[in-house]
Amino acid sequence: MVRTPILNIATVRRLKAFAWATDRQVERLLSHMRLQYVEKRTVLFNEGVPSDSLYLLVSGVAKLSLRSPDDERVLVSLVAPGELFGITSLMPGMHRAFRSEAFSDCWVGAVRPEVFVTTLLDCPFAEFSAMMEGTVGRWFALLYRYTHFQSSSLRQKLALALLELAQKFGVRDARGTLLILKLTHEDLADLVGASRQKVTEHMKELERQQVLLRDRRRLIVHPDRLRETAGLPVEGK
Amino acid sequence: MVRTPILNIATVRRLKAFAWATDRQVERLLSHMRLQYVEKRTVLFNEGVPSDSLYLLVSGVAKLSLRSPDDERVLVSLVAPGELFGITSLMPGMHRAFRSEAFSDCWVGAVRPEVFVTTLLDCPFAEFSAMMEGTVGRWFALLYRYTHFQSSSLRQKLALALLELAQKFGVRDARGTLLILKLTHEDLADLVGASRQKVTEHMKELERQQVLLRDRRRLIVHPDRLRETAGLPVEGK
DNA sequence: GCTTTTTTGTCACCTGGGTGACACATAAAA
DNA sequence: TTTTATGTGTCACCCAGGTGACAAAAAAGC
Repeated sequence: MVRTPILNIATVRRLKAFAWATDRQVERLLSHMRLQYVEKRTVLFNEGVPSDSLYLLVSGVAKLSLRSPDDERVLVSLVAPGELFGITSLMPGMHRAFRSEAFSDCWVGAVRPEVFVTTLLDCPFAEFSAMMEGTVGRWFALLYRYTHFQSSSLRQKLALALLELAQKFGVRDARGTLLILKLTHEDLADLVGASRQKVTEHMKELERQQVLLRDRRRLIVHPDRLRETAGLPVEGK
Repeated sequence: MVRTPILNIATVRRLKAFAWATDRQVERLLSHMRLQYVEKRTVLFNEGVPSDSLYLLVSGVAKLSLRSPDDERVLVSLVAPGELFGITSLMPGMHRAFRSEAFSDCWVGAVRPEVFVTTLLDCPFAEFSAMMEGTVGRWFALLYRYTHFQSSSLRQKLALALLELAQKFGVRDARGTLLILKLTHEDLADLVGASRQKVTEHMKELERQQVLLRDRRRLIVHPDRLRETAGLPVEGK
């Protein structure tokens, strides 16, 4: 039979994630935490669903993964006891980027992110969360791209990189999204970790397929078609 | 001649990173911001140096990169005007993970992270920063691993992944660092995005080279040798 | 113990993408 | 305009790592 673990203040304060908090804060946090037992292989949340809880792994090992274009699982990370996960919940309106499931039988504590922030930091959640978005949001976008690189072909990596550039440097244009940047194939090669020559070949091919076109040394891309060649879901979530 | 850009409250508030802040906050922040002109190709900071400023890219394009094991530059990301970068400064005692240099001529504003946080969030920097470490610190570690994957061989990727596991799940042991996890070669393969067979081959080779050893189905690794095979600096930064 | 299932080890073979080389096009400098 | 430098397009060739297949070894069930 499985014994409910004792989650007392002293135990929690021993975790590095909470070492700096006061007893009162930890106590308050614990009183708002729903503890649950999760059996090996059980999915805690799936990528794409709204992100409204923050989790603390109490015991066991959890696993974060994502589905690649060709439907394979990429193991992104293993979560150790004492770690917080499901962190997208700290940014406004985010959806889960990864699936989380129990790698072994686990005890997991869940809190609402608002409670977490206001308890430990006493500042309004909305502001904290906007701040997170403005600062570490970039890291998150990068992590997204890099984790998806893992299982992608060069063509797909290029599409992913161009999508990111379109978001940052794109302006709408009659023919698509114009990148206000002069990029050489070598720059792109460095960005996706490939050779200049192969990038040239694939860019040529992408032009042929009307995924993008070039006006002198400026790129005009078609985001929907890029998402398609990157192997991402094209419309609605 | 280069004209100093006007950085007034209205302009700044139009940036998504500050849309939620009040006029007074933005005003106060601007009064603490050192504006500087950075010529194309100039390095703003290098990886490894202490991280004590937060930057706002006012105009131009900046670039984040890292040096791979075989001394090549990996372009991690391009920074667009309006974005904050140098975000490691928000976590306690961190060093720069990437080099930042001007991709084109830029105007850059620099603030001390303490000022940034206390101005916009009025909560003590130490607490905010500890909180960041406990939450998004994981993202950062992942980003670190994945960006380094880019230019690595399978053997190096394995070493990087095992290092991360050793940090999370390792306990000291007479023979090295014991991983308290039962991992199959398939798990490792998923983690580094490789085939099971090749992982078996490389693991065998790593055992032969005394980088790790196996006690039944538990791994005992030697972190220093792992760092070495991963192509990371081994001792003292 | 014995049986079944899961991992590990090792092949032989194939392929995506790296490498070097060189002609052509475009842009910058003079 | 001419010169010089910097990008682009396209080869032919090579290699790290993917794939399938199968036997041996460990674990897990019974």
